Parts: sequence; C-alpha cells; structure tokens
Amino acid sequence: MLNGTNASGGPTAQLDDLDRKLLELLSKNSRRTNNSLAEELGIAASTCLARLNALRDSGVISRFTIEVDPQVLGRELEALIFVRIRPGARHLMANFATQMRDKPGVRQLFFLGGADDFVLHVAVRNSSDVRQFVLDNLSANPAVATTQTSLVFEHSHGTGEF
Amino acid sequence: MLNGTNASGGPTAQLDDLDRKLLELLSKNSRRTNNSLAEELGIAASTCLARLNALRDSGVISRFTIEVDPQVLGRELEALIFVRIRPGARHLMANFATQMRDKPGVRQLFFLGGADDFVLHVAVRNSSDVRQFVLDNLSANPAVATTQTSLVFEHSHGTGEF
DNA sequence: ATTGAAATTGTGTGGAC
DNA sequence: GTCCACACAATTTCAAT
Repeated sequence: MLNGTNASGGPTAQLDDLDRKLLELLSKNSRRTNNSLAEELGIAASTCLARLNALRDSGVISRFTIEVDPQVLGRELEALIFVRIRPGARHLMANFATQMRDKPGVRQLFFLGGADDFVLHVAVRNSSDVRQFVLDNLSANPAVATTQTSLVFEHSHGTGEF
Repeated sequence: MLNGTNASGGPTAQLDDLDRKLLELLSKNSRRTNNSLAEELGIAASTCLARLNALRDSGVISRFTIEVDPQVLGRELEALIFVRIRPGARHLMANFATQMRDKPGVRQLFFLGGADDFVLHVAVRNSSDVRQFVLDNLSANPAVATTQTSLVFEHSHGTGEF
C-alpha cells in the first residue's frame, strides 16, 4: 500500500477504493468492530484488519479519537482569535504555541504565514470568559503585539473524499 | 450524569473525574478496548461500558472518528482562506457553507461574525492547487467579495482538559 | 451506579490459495 | 493480497447489591 515518495522525503500512501471506503466508515465511527467493517466492505475480517493496521502503521490514520461537543459541556461560545507576535519577539513563537495549546478551552492552534501569526480556536462558557482568556493569556504576554477576536457562528468538518 | 440546563435550553452534562479521565483516554485512542479502559480506570468493564454509552448518548461525545494525515496522502500544503461575502449576497451564506463543505480538500469551515464571514481550512497538494481552488470555488462565485489566503505552517489540537 | 458471571460476539494468528 | 478456521479475548446483558 505504500509505494510513493513525497516532497519532504516521506512515504506517500497510495490508496485503493477499499482503503478509501474504510477511511470513510472509520471517520463516521472509529469504534465500529472490525467484523462489522469487513461485512460492509464485503471482505474477510482478517483482510479488513490487515488494511486497517496498514492504514494506521503507514500514518494515513494518525489517530483514533473522539469529538467532544463543547456546548453540551457548557462551553456555549466558540471564537477564533487572531494573534500577531511582536517583530522583536518572533523567536518566542514556538514557545508561545506550546504554551497556548495546553490552556483550557483551546481546541486548535494554527501557526500561519501571512498577516497574522497564529489563529486560536477556543470554546468557552460565555463572552466574559473569552475576554478573560484574551486578557490573561494574550494581552498579558509581552510577545503578543495585537489580537482580534471573531465569534464562531458555526463550525463544520469537511466531508470531501480522501 | 445529566443534571443541568444550558442557555439554549439543551441539557448540560455534569462530568465527574471518571468521565473526564475516560474522555481523555478515548481522545488519545478511541479504539481502545473497553476492558483496557476499565482496567486503567480501576472499574469493572460493565461500569466502564455504561459510562461510555452515557457519554455518547448524552451528546458529550458527538462522534468516534479518525484523524487522517493529509501529508501522507500527498496533500503537502494546508491553508486558511478568509472569505468575505458581498453585502448584497448575505442571504446566500448558508448555501455557500454547505457547498464548500463537500469540496475535495476542505477540512473545516468556520462561519464567523466579524470582519470575515468564513474561514476555510484546506489541505491540497501544492500551491498551484490552492490557487486553482480559490479561482474555481471562490473567485468564480458571485456571492464572494474577497478572499485572503494564509499558509498553515503548523496545526495542532488543544490538549486542554474537559 | 456498580458489580461478577455467563452467553454472545469479535480479534488476531497461522496455514493454504 | 485474500481467505478460512481456530484459539483466545472482549463485549454486552442481567440479576443482585
């Protein structure tokens, strides 16, 4: 299943229709039993397991995980926070990233090239919490030049094929 | 496990330490066996299963899924595309969102309140593909006023607690 | 809610095509 | 690469606490 080479020298996986269908089924439910997957794909359970393991081992599947709904846990408000680092503090960007990743409420962090240096995707209880988050974690940080916060009205995941 | 009410009238789940630990373990590996989870939590398998089912049924876990590494599949370049909709075309925003979500390469879509109306997170093969994506799907769309594309150097998921 | 025990179901290996 | 068969392991139900 691995037979190419990508730009950074790493392996590039070549998927066939079975692999793609398996990824699709696992995206919808990563906890489905191997037997059930095999049955829907019309292949033997052992074959399905071999495919699944190959997808994991080759790194196509980087992890099996869950999506937690922040709303159900009382985090009613999501926001994107655009952050610019001070020109004199660019060397602190890697540190900044790792610090922010572990803060409660942070769901994703993008390290960008362009006008803004970072985008933080956060989920918090209310607007007071997002204000507090920015004050405590960003404005207070001497490496941060400016921030701009936008409310997230809706967030969805792509359904495009692999 | 469900005993609150949130702002939009929906139920708010109240988690205990066991629930939180379970979510953490499942985030790291949603395919771990129930037995293994139960053992690490120090509870009976049947208890662990009841907790897991409760988290799913209450909507705390919205789905069990996989993370697919776009790089391994030859999509070496990720970008955020910031989109503004024309003032006269605001009524088309919902349509626009559902159209974009299914395009190949689209991983996430944020519907924002603020300067930009949408942020698209895309993963494509190379810079030529991102250019093509913008031309075909955005510039060509009469509802779109402007776009701005930023390269994603790094993308990580928050590790903050629940 | 949590448990242990029991019946059902799934997993993963080895050998053959 | 795919399959079947088999030994082992995990899941899930249920009565009891």
